[in-house]
Amino acid sequence: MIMPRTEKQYARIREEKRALIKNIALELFASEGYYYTSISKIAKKAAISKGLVYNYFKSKEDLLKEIISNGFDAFTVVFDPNKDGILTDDEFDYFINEVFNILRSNTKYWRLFFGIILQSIVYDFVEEQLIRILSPMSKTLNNFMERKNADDPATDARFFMAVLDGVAFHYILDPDNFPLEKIKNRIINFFTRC
Amino acid sequence: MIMPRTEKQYARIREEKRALIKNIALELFASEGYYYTSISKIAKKAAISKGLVYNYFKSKEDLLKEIISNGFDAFTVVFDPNKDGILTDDEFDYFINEVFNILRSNTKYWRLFFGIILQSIVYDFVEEQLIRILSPMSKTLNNFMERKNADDPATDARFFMAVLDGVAFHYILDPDNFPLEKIKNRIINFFTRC
Amino acid sequence: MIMPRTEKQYARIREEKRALIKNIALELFASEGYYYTSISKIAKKAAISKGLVYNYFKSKEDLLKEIISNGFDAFTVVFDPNKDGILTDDEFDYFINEVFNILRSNTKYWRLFFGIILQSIVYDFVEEQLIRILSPMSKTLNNFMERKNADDPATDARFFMAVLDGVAFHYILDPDNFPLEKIKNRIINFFTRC
Amino acid sequence: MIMPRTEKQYARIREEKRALIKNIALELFASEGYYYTSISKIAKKAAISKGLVYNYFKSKEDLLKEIISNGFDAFTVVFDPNKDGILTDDEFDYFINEVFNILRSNTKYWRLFFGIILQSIVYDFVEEQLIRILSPMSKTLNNFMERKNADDPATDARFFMAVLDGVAFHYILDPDNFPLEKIKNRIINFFTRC
DNA sequence: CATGAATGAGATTTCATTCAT
DNA sequence: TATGAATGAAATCTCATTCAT
Repeated sequence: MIMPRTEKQYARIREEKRALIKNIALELFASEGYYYTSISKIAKKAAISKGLVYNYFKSKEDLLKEIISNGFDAFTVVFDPNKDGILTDDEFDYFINEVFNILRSNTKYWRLFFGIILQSIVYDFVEEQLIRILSPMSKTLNNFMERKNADDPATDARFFMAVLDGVAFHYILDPDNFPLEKIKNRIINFFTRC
Repeated sequence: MIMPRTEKQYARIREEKRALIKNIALELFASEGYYYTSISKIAKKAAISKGLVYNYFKSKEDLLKEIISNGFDAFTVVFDPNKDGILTDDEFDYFINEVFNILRSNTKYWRLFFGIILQSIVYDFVEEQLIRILSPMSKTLNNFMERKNADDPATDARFFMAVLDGVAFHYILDPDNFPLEKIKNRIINFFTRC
Repeated sequence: MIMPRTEKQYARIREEKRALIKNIALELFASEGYYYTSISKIAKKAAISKGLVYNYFKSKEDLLKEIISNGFDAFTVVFDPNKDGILTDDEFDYFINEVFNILRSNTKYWRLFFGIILQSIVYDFVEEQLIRILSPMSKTLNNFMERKNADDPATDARFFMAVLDGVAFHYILDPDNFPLEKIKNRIINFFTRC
Repeated sequence: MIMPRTEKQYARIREEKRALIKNIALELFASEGYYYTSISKIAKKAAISKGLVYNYFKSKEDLLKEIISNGFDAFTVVFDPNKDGILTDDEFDYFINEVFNILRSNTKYWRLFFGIILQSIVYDFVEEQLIRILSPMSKTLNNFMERKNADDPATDARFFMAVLDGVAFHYILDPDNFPLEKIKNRIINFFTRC
């Protein structure tokens, strides 16, 4: 008895191929740089034809966009995980720890990621992503600082984000020597004291 | 009988043209990205021929390297200005203030500078520069933290650099809204307390 | 549903295009010189795009190398055809006759071939080929001369090769007036006389 | 008392500069190839400016032509030195010896020389030179063979030239291993025996 | 859905030659 | 006569993308 599953199966195959291409592209973009990674190289490593890549992604830039978008998402899931807009001390700790776990998991990728979002050539697209991510994050952080009775919660929130980025930046540039644990503690102490 | 230009005249022409090319290249590298800025584009904007660029710089990469190297130098000048390896509290204040003065003086430039050094293909070269600049800076900062009786001066020094970069980064991305003065105070208080 | 070409079809296309490009390149290299023949010119004459040439040959130099290598091969086929390392008198005669048959069959080609291999920049590569071709040939010729009881077989072998090349060279430069048969006889008499 | 020699002195200086440039160009053309030797490189090695080269030679090609023309002359001086149209046995010996002395004196140059004259792009120019050199040489050689009571002097003359070129060719391709003396003897024996 | 030959636009780079000084 | 900055044309090569099959 043959079940009419072909439709669904095709869809699954499609999704798997897309994921395959994205993973390989990510790896190559990260290790060799976006510009120096040709579609040819991606196709060869994925053991498919060049043409097929275009069957799944409109263009090379399109492929990049999807990868970056996925990258941003990695952070949203670990910030205020229950999405109630309120950051507990535990959630604050969890977020900081997870941020660095994420960075550690693929340093090269995040280095690329940071580099790309600063190139204003892709800025129009990146800007949407930044606003999408940062504006709720900012609101929640303000609220967190208020609850800490900070004199100037808005400045503290802003300062926190800057510190986090700076530390993240230094960490991905030199992951082996960076005293990550000690610095994580300093951040947590500084921003959650009283 | 018409005499050729003197050596001095030639030297001046060379220096001026080099500067012109570097300035325009920086602007374009920063706004459009290194790879997407062609030598053609640089030449056109500088109103010279493509070929002339190669009279002054061995290659496109060479041009980039010199630009980056110059950028790094700007900071060394204001750090421990008497170069005695000892950072007084005043010098520490001065450094922090000057860093942001430098950044404010040409926000666009520094946005581009950061963007460029993050493009990973450049990384090998950037690493050399980082070591060149950061290792004496780091030593002096360690010494500064020790004199502050810090529990863990090395970590504090590192943390300081990360914080400074993060704040600088956020500042140049949004100089108009960033509460710079307040945050400068937070940094100074945090690292010079006791 | 349209199927992609089979592997065999692709292989045939590749082989035909490669041959086309090689033939046209040879003609141009020979008549205008290697350096003065641009890939553009080759592509135009072959009625294909510049880019396609690079689909088939890694570089201009690569194209040249393959052409030269093929030329050398033509001679190995007729030398000691059974490849037993022993040259009988008949095989010796056969070789000399075939060399000139090959040359006569496409005088223009061989004139060009000689022209190319003498261009000095090509020399390093030609040297490899010469060693590849000449060293077994030389061994077999030495052996041949020894069996002729020559006083100095190595020198005779070398002399023979030089004479053959000189005659071949003069022949292809002026095939219509060159007294080929008479000179072939002189060579055979000189080198196979007891 | 100042003598009015300036005119003549200038002429001498001019001639010396021309010779300097030609010698350096020859050296570079021979060692690096005509195409890969830039006017810049020649000027630098001659310690003069690029512009000055054009003061002495109309173009790079012009410089080459003069060098090549000088090359042809090298052979005419050693062939039938008294220019009486009659080649004695001693003159025949002398010619063969001198040819190889000349070749040995600058192997690279002669390799270049052979390579260049075979490129049809310079052929028009070279052809004149060849006719100028070869046609009296050929006549004199025929006469020489006749006096040797050769059965077919014309063929012998032609064969001789071919052999000489073949040996010269092999010699310049591998000057270090080529058994030149032995082969010179073989040529002399073969062509001057009774 | 899959292939890879083919295109074409553009990138970097080199260099003979000119020209103001 | 002498300089070297400047030009401009052309060369090699790369690659995202298309398309016939």
